[in-house]
Amino acid sequence: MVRAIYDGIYKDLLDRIVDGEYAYQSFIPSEAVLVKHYDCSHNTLRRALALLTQGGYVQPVHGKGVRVIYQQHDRTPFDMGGIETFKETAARNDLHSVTKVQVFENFVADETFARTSGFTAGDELVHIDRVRVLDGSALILDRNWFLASLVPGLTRGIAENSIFEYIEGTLGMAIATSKRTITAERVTSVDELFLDLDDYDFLAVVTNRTFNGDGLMFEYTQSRHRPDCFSFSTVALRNV
Amino acid sequence: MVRAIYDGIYKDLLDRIVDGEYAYQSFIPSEAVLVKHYDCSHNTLRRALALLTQGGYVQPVHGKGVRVIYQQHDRTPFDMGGIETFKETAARNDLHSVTKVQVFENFVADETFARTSGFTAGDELVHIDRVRVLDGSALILDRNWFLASLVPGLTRGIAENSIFEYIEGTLGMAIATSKRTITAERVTSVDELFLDLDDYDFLAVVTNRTFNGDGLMFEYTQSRHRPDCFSFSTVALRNV
DNA sequence: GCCGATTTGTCCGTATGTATC
DNA sequence: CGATACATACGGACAAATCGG
Repeated sequence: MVRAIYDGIYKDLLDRIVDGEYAYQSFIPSEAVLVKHYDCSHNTLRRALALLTQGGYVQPVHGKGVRVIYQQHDRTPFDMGGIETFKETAARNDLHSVTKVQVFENFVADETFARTSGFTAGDELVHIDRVRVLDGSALILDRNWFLASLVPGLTRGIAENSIFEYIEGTLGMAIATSKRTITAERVTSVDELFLDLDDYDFLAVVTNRTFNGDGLMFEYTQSRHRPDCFSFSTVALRNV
Repeated sequence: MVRAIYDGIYKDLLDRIVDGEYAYQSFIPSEAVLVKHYDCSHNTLRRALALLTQGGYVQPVHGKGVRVIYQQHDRTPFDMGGIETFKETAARNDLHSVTKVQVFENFVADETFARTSGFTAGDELVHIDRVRVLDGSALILDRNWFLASLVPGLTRGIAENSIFEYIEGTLGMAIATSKRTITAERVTSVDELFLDLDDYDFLAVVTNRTFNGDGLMFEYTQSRHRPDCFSFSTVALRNV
């Protein structure tokens, strides 16, 4: 993938912040200096800064400079903030992961399911229930419904590996926007059947509607997590 | 507050989307048309579109157009996504709200608290525990720690009303960035003491570090919610 | 398969406004 | 008041993806 200039500058500045070269509460060099350093235009640099701001790494202060607000402390181990595959999360935490496919079936959306999922009644879907086992414990139950027409050729074998790798890699479909809702819910009989709950009688639930690069919703997911292995991080900005 | 041009265009387009004038899955008019309509520059319009994209309202498709991906269905009642005060949330849901201040005391951060909160050991803080009562039920326990030097003149009376109105209105301090982590936790003895838990033995917890317009962290908060009155919505974009 | 029209994506240079010091 | 630094806006240019003829 070809990188845009602003993206390269963003990544370079981000590295310097995470590495501590630009320390927490300090100001990064001014726009004028950075424009000269990266030999780019004012607007391009500002675009890189906008990405840092949106990610909660810096806070521009009018008339003063751009202050670093990233703390080392921000790197939580089980972060679920961005769009990341289960395999990526497991790898980042150095965990041995296994995926067990428990349900793999065709499904047609009825009125009720359409209302909760955002699909249209009559849509032909593929329903997959998978259990994520980390270091021997069944911690996460992922319940996916994919729009069959947009994810053709799905098999149990792919589901055991990584569906998102298949979608992005093999199918070449871009994953663009993901709308998420987090709730806390009591365990159901399905949860009890599939997960190692220990003493927990409740779960953290991430409900997810994902759109591809064409703006078509191709996935509805419920990801049900044992609370001790769950945290979800995000950044909110006032006035956007 | 003076509105920027891109902000006005953003709000106008947003209204049309939410009102259904631009329907789900349809394409909004092209950039060229909108530039003519709003009589603004290419870049200014693109900035408005960027806001809509970040909010999960539209999905630009290269070479085709900008597709609406907002569904009426997206407006969840108890949404905690943006930066919104408790009073605003209550008003939006037409609920009668009362705030009870249970703890109001000075507090100096020690090493342990500094590590979890992001403050510095030795910082002088004001610690406030408040219970949020909605339509007669104590549903939320807010545990705030404010940096005393940045929030002077705080009183119990202000805490019973709205601290954020005091901060933004009276003190004139801008609230800019809020870093949040959501978890699900078992209830503690403090929760049992203050909240109407019904049968619930767990809570949805939002941990919050808030920075002002100068990039200084002035608040650390734990907001503990009864699960039946909690949902947190957010939008994630691939590649940002 | 190619070409041209349309549409979004990226980048540049410049000008002006506004907050801070 | 002037210098510095961020914020907004404009106009132009070219690249890249899509679609229809």
